[in-house]
Amino acid sequence: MNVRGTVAGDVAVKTVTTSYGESELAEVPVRLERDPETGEPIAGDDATAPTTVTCWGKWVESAQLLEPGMELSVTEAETDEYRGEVRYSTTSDSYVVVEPGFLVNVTAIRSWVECPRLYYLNKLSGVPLNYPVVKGTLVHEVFGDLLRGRALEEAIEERIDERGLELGLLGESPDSVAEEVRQNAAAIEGWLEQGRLTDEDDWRSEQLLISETFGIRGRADAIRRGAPVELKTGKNLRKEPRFKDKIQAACYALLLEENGDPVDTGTLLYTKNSALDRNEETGDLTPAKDFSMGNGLLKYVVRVRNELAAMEARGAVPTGNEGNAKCEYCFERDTCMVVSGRLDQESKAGQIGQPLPEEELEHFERFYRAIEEERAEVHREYAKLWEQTAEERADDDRALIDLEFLEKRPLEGGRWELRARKEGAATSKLREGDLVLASDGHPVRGNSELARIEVLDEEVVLTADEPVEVTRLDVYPSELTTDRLLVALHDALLKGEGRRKDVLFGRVEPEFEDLDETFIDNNDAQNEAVRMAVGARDLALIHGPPGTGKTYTIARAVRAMVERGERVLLSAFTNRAVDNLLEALLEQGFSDFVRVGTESGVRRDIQPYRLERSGDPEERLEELQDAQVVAATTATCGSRVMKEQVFDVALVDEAAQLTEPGTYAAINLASRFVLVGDHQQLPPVVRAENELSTSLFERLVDVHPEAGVMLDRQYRMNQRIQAFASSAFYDGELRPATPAVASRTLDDLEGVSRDALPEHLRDPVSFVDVPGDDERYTDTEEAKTIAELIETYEAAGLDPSNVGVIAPFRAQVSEISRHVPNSVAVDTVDRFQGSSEEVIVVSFVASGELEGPIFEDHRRINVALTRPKRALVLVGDAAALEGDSVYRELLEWAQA
DNA sequence: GCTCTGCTCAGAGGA
Repeated sequence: MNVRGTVAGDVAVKTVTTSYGESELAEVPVRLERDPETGEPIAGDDATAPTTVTCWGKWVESAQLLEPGMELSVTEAETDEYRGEVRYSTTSDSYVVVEPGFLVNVTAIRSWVECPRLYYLNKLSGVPLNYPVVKGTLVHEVFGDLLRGRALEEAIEERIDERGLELGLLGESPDSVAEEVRQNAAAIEGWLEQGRLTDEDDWRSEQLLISETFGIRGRADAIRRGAPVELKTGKNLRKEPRFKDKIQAACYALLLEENGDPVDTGTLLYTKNSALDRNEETGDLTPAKDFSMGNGLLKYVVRVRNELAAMEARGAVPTGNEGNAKCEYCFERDTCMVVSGRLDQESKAGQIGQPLPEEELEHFERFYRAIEEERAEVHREYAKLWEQTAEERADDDRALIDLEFLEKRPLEGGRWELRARKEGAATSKLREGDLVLASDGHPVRGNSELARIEVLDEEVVLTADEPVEVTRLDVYPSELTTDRLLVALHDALLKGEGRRKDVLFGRVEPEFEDLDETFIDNNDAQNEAVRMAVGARDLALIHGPPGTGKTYTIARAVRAMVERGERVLLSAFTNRAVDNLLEALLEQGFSDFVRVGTESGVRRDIQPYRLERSGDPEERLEELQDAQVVAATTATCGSRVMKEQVFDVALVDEAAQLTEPGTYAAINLASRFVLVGDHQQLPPVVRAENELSTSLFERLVDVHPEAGVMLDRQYRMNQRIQAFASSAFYDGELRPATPAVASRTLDDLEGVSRDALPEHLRDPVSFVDVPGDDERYTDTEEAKTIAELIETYEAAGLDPSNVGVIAPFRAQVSEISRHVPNSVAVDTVDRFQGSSEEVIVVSFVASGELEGPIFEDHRRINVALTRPKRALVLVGDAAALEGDSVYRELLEWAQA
């Protein structure tokens, strides 16, 4: 039976004498969530009384890592009664897992075994672009292709082509790379031939494995007869596989064992060994080293994993003394010493250099913790894969379930196309281009593959390395962005240049070059913004409230910078914002830019400017290197390719939506930077509530108000509409740019007559009182009223495509969508940010007592209220809204 | 307790 619970007190370690001799044991007080025998939740007094779990033998090591509050799981436990009390203890088949909900990567365990500090350094500073790594990746890809039955030369050619950009940056030619890959592949092929003779088909490549029992996840290179095969392109001239390689294979064995039969062997394939390791007697090529995996090794792996998980749970930093690696042999020794020195950390290798100033150290630690909290949230997403039922996942929009599997079709190159049919109404967070877990029923327990969504319609089309009869798709939680945030933070504070940091921490005032030039004629604030952006030696902050032409202003600034011969990085958090900037540049007749990003992320009209990753290395390199303007999301700025690029200036739009480390990812690449945003609109999207919720933009506006300028004239809203937002959010400083803007009404639109509208809708701002229904996240009455409103507007001559409807909840969005014509854009506030419509209808979904904020915080209301140009209609239950002071003011304004 | 976008994924190797 499996025992699982929360550690409720201190662990006691004892030595006892048993019939087998002296033994160590650890007694752990554990508060169980469920009865281990029945699986029923424990209720009442029993829930608070801790049970003792005894860990015998080597598991004492893992038990000693535990602290109150940590999670513990023991498999194959047995019950024993001790002085009338029911207790549990480990058996010879047990595994003890510390913090099982924390899914540790196989490669993390591998580097932890080598040296715990190496694990930490990898996490902090990432792995830069280098040739051995790219070559290793290529050989692995070709290996996978061979297993999937592809011809060698074809595989080599295509895989190298795919990495054109990276190879270009590394200055490698396709021919020489192909030759090296070919040499490695020869070893693989030779070995495969032997394997095929005895065992034709029992192979599979690249499987993503997740273990809910052991809290481990990873991707195995290949599986042969149920056992892991791990490919290594590095050198190993010794007879035995390297220890860390064995550990890696053993991790996959554990993962495979969870859903299948016990695994007792592993194979390591050292492809560089072929020529060197020829067996003199038989003449065989022997790149493969098989080794047996006993229980002891597998348990060791879990103990190592426990060390890592416990260290992360405590928020501690490894010193390197935990292991027994020799620093003299370590590749990362210098990095290790520098990081230790800069962060004033204890480390086995020692320290070099001066520590960061106290305030920077403190800043680093706070953000490090915040990012790790964010990572923990990603891990929680993983746990939901098995903790929630399929139905709960679907209700949470995290899965599409009950798909009807249609077909699997082999594609050229050994990959597969999978098709399934979904019910039309089913919704989820999944979008085309996303990576998902495609399974035949359960993403962890069933047959499951990492797949990409090619088409998401009534019929779903996926591509994957291996076929699976897909009936369910789950969101795949990725740590990629968290990883990149950490590296960006590290780069900003540890590698950051002195003056940059002085400015960031408010120790030095930003400087500006005095420019006389007029860039924009009839808008002083915009002109000043461009002047500051162009003349900034350190930074400039442009505050752009709704409709004030910030995109236009940025585009103008970019052109001015380009004229001065500067190389410019354009960035923003979302793909949409990046493409909007480029659109503005195109409108101003400038098209000499390159867009870096994924095919599914970049908007159709910007695709011609998108940098292909594949192709001739020199050509790809030139395209990127020669581009004076490069545009990418901040996440992409943290990619290996972008990190090789250097810019004079980074311009970041929608900066108020970015976390501080997220902003660093972009500005780390440039010597000066301009942030553009509005901290009165949406804040960063983060899972955990912590420092990440405040943007660098907002912080710097406070620290350096003199480096900022606010665009104060808006080109969007009728005066009546903007009045509330201006006074509530912009100190009354937001004004219509022209009298024409101030007085714009629906009458200006062709064929529309306000006189045809009922009295109460003729004003640019109106309120429609709907006593709502009592549903929490939907309101059918409001939805019906909104549908009627749209008909009324239509009758007055307005095309429904000029109406946008904003609702606070997704449930209400779909409710309203069912009632109104397709041409009406219905969405949440978040998705409306950055766009506008002639008429905006806001659905409040409030009735009875207001329970908590509807549009979460004031910034969401601001966004909702500032989308319309000519008319704003608020729809809600007046009696309910009046219960909240902000909404009461809003009603007074709307009904004035 | 709601709102939400990123990203090839994870792993690739250097003596």
